[in-house]
Amino acid sequence: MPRESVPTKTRAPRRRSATSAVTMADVAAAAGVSTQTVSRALRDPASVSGETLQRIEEAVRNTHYVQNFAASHLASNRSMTVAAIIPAISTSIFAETIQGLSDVLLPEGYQVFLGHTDYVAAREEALIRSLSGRRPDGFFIIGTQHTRDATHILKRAGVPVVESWGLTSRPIDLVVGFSNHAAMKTVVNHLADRGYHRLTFAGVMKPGDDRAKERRKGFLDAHGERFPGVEPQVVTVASNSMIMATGAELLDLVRATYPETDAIVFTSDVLASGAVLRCNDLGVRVPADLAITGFGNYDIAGHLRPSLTTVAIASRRIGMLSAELLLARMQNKPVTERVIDIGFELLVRDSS
Amino acid sequence: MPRESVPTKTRAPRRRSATSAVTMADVAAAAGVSTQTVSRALRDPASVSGETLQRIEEAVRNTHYVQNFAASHLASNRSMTVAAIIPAISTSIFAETIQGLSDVLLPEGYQVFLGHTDYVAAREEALIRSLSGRRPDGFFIIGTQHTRDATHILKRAGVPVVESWGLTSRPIDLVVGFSNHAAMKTVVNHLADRGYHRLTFAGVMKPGDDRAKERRKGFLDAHGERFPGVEPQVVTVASNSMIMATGAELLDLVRATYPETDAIVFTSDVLASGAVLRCNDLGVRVPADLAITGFGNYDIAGHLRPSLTTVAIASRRIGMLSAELLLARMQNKPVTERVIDIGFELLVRDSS
DNA sequence: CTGTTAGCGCTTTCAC
DNA sequence: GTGAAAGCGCTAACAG
Repeated sequence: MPRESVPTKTRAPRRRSATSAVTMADVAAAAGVSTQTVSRALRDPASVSGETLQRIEEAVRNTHYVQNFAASHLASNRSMTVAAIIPAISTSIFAETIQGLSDVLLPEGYQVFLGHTDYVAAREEALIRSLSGRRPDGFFIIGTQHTRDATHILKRAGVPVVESWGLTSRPIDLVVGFSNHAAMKTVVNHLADRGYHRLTFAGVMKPGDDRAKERRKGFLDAHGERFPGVEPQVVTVASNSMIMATGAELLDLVRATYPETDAIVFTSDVLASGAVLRCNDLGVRVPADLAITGFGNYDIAGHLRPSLTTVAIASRRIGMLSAELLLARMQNKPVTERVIDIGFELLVRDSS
Repeated sequence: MPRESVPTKTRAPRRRSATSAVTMADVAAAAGVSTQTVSRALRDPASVSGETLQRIEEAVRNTHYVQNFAASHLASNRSMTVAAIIPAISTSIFAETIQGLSDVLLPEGYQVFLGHTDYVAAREEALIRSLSGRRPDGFFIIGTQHTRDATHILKRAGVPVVESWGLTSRPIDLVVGFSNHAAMKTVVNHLADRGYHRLTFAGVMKPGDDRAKERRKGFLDAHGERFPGVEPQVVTVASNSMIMATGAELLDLVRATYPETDAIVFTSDVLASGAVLRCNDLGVRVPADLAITGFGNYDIAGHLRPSLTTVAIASRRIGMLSAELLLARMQNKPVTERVIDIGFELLVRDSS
């Protein structure tokens, strides 16, 4: 038959192994309108007549339609996502920041990609690289120091970027943070004012933890100012976890290395709390024999006995402010302040 | 001119306000191959000849190409994402679970969408609904109780779903958890064995916190068994935060309401720690005057004095195991156990 | 091992 | 207020 001679090119249109899911076309068919109208009804209900809207809403319900954001993203070039990159999720003070960020972004329809770097710069770069592929509409990062490539990727992404939890002279875009350096100087000055004069800095120093480095530098600088000529004492460990047991270990280490120490400046309340509790066990009187300070004003700080002198950081607020900055940018609203210094507060309690 | 009479249909092909970003076609052109080959080189380098691969890699570098996952997702029907839904991010024990989940998923190329519900069922449903639009390849959820609609959406999504932190007789798909009910019974039995006989259950009970409810039920059931005829004592608050101050408040409340109490069973170590520290302030001897137990084995539990009797939960392991189950499913590997009971461990310490 | 073609599901553009 | 057509950037399907 002549039909047989039809060129092989004319074959049945391919069907991809589709989701078998309901698409906007199904809704459109059910409502008796075009997909375009469905799209409009979903994004801006007011742009569609009341009756049409109702039919569409009913069709959505009946078909159990769930919009496919990947297609939406591809067509509109807006992903409605924000990528958040933090050193560790289980560090509760960072978790608070993410909660703040999420609290502001979710109601606005933005979803959050979360990744953690374990304080490893190369992992941060890898994460930024792969998250870039998601084409987020904004980036939120804890930290202000990144590899060259990571910085380039962020700049090339063409979307707002918030760096946080620190300050930097060369921001990529936006910054919400405070000076870790100044915070530590404030601690040292407080201790010096109280008459302590053999200070030891103690903490966990991961290679990629720029905040810890800034704090150490703040300690050293303030120490040089207040105790000129006195060799500053620093005791750090690199591989230990941020847990109370590490604080207890560091206490022992400090007492063994620098027995003349009369005040220990810890980089975190977690460590300081572990140290205070160990002092209680050992019969070391805090602050009479030894003053102890922390950082972060964790929940425990005020409840410990003696209560812990520390530096309060508005960690949740960092997340919320960052989200607001990102939102403003993503919605093309004016952003006046590109760098927000949220500051810190020294809380003098009984441990010093 | 005749040209003017060309039908208006013949107009220049539309260009959309494209990303102005580098696409795979640019890389293909630079490498002198088709986009298909670039795609293959990216997803399975071994499927491309060595020389071609090198040229492509160079082209990627030169062009600063970043793959667009939204397009990839749309074309391949795989998003390479997992949606994680938790009650609160800043609850450190849940953060550990997410860290475990993320630790396993990120190296496999999956990215994590994180959302939190604040223990509100309606918010969970809304979150599940909107995250469904992202077409994640899997869902991870803390909790086993959801609204009808939420359950339907999850079932219709056609991807693996892990419910966690509890056990349920009607799982949606996969479960990684433990019996909160049994854990609490174990605590009560321990206290009863030690001779305590006026037990009070104390905690924060958010309406949407099914784990807390299960724990209360476990307390009541065990109490009924061990102290038949004795009215069980329960003191809860609904709107307070999970912070130590709430534990201190609850201690005061229990002592005012049920002064005869000789043991308090808290739903969380955070509360129990706040209570222990307040007891120390008040001169209430723990456990001589009053036994106190917690839940979760937070870092502080072993460092408190007296150290805290509690129930240890392998929270990070919940995340890791869940991720492994999801991965197996997403990669079409066999999954033998659909329900994993990771159990719990009663840690008897000095507070009881 | 590599290329061609069609299509994923949506939104933009343009027309009415 | 609504619709038709085209295209977002990629990969599955097929052919060679």
